[in-house]
Amino acid sequence: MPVKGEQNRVKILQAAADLFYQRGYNNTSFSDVAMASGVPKGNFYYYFKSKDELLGAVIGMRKSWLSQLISEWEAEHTEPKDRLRLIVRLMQDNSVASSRYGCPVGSLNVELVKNDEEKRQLSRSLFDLLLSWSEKQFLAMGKGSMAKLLAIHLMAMAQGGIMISSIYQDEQIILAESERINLWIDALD
Amino acid sequence: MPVKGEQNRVKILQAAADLFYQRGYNNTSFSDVAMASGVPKGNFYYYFKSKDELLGAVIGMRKSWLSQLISEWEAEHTEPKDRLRLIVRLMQDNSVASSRYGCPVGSLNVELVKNDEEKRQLSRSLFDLLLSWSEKQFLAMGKGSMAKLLAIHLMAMAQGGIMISSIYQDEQIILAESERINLWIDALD
DNA sequence: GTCTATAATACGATAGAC
DNA sequence: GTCTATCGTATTATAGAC
Repeated sequence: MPVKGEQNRVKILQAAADLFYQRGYNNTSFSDVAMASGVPKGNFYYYFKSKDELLGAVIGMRKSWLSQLISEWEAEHTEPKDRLRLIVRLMQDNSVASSRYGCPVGSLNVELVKNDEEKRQLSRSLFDLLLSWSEKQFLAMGKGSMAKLLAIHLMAMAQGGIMISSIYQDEQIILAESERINLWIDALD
Repeated sequence: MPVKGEQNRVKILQAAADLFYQRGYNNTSFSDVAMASGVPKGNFYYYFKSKDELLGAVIGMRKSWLSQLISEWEAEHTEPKDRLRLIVRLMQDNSVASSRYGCPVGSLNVELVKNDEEKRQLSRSLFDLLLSWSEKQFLAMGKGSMAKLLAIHLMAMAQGGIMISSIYQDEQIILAESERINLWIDALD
C-alpha cells in the first residue's frame, strides 16, 4: 500500500500551493518546492510529470477546498443575501495574507492570464466557482438576466479591494472595502 | 553622437514594455526582448545593466507617459467629477487590450507584489500616480478625510472590473463595469 | 517508492573583437 | 557603439541505483 507515497504527494502539493501563492507560479522553481516540502527534487517527478501538472494538481486541490467551503455555506444560510455576505466574510477572514500576497484565486488568475490557454482555463475554472455561486444567489433573489452582471460586479469589488490592499500592504483597505460591499448587499432590492 | 544608441535603447524599451505586459515580467526572458526588439541580446547590456534595471526603465517610461496624460487631463477639465470620469474613459479606451492582458499598471503590480521590496515599490509608484490624482479630485470636492477612501474605492472598482474582464477575456465586462463607475461618480455628493 | 546523480536546456550576464 | 561568442548558473526533467 502506497502510504508514504501519498504523504509525499500531499507535502509537495501543499508546499507548491503556498509558494505559487506567495511568489507566483513563474517565479517558483521546482527546487524551491522540493526544499520547502522536504521531498528530494528528483523524487517528485514520480508524483508529477511536469511543473504544469503540479500546477493542475494545486488548482485541483484549491477547487475541492472551495467547493467544500461553498457546501458548508449552503448549509449555513439559505437566504441569498446572507450567502453573499459569506463571500465578504471569506475576504475578511483572509485579510492578513491577502493584504500581503493578494487573493489566492484572483492573483493566480491575473498571472496565468498572461500564459497559455490551458493555464488560463485551469485558473479560470477555480475563479468560476465563486462567480457562478454568486450568480445563483442573485438568481434566487429574482434578478433574472441581471444576475450575472451583479455577480461580476460583486467579484470586481472584492477582487479590486484585495488588489489595492496588497499593493499598499495595508490590511485596513480590505476591511474598509468589504464593509462597503456589505452595504451594497444591504441596499439590494 | 550616439544616434543609433538612442534608437536601440528605445526599441529595447518598447519591446520590453509590450512583453512584460503581455507575458508578465518573470515569464519574459532577455532573449525574448532581444528578438522582439531586433537588437542582439549581448548588445543590450550596454544599455541596461540587468533585467531589474530594464524593468525600472520600463516603469519609468510608463510613469512619464501617465504623468503626461494626467497633465493633459488637468488642462481638459477643471471639475473634479469630470476629471474622475477621465479615468473611466481611459479604462474604456483600453478595453480591447485590457480584456486580454489586464491593466498594464494593475497586473504589473499584482505580479511584483510577490517579488522583492524594490520591485514592489517601483510598481507601486506607478499605481500611485492614479490613486493620488484621484484623491486630489475628491479633496477638491470637499470630501476631506474621506477622500483617500473614496479614491481607493474608485481604483478598486476599476481594477476589479478590468481583472474579471481579463479572466473571462470579455471586453463587455470592462464596458459594463465602467458604466457602473460613472453612475457611482454621478451619485456622489 | 525513494533517492542521487546528472542530462539537456534556458537563463541572466560577460568578454572581447570590430 | 555594435555584435558574436560564450561563460556560469539555475532551470526543468530523466536515468538508474537501491
